[in-house]
Amino acid sequence: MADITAEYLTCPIRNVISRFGDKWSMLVLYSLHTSETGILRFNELRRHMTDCSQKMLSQTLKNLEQSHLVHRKVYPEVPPRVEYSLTDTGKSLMPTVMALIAWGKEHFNEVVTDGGY
Amino acid sequence: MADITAEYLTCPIRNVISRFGDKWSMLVLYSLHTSETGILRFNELRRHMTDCSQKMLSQTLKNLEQSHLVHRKVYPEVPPRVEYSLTDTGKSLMPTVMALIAWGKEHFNEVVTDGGY
DNA sequence: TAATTCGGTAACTTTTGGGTACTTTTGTAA
DNA sequence: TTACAAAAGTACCCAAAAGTTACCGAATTA
Repeated sequence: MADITAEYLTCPIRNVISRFGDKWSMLVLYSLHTSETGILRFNELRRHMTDCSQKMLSQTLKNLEQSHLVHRKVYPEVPPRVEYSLTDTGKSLMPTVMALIAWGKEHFNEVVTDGGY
Repeated sequence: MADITAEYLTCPIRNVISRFGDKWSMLVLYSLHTSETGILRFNELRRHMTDCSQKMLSQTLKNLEQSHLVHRKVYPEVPPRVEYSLTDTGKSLMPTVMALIAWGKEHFNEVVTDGGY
């Protein structure tokens, strides 16, 4: 996730990939996008993605925050409360992400058939 | 890339991600899509993606072939000749991929600023 | 008196990614 | 005749990333 090659600094594809092309980022974006209020707390996200460990979720959120796609709001309470939501940049990405998901649904069979697993 | 969880078998996001959410797949798809004939040989692809090693390119192409996004045509010659092109499924994905790239170009600055690297 | 909640982190193991060198067969150049 | 180049990869090894498990600290809940 840390590429310093000249290619990476100027290529939009490489840039996009390095920001949310990992295993969990899109699921976070999707969860926030489709939630009622657009806001989810850490453990709410966990319940949306039960196969993602705490560590990976926290790492993913940190990346998304650094990429300015997700906003992190901390309430200094006990027990702690942290609310995650999409930034405007994050929101601007969602139509494309939803298109990608729609493609995935439509072409699920063509792509799954005998390939992996 | 080999996920057997129930989530992965039914979730289109996870499915999409596992097919071409890696570092090089989208660059291959893009290269094929934007090439004049829609056909590229192995070493032509290499020259399009100079920061991708032979091994990773060959691995990426194998994945894309198994996912039925890329077609591989071998000519039994010496030296060997192998031509890669998009399948119909692969072609159907390109509008979305190009939209993603367009987003990347437009929001490059917002996303790069101080985040990664 | 536990147990649970919440949002993580530290330490550790496993899996994946990535680089370098090498292969094979033929044609070409020295 | 020897040597090299081309093509499309593979084998081997190490580094990096992903993933697992245990744990934290204060406050409510049972």
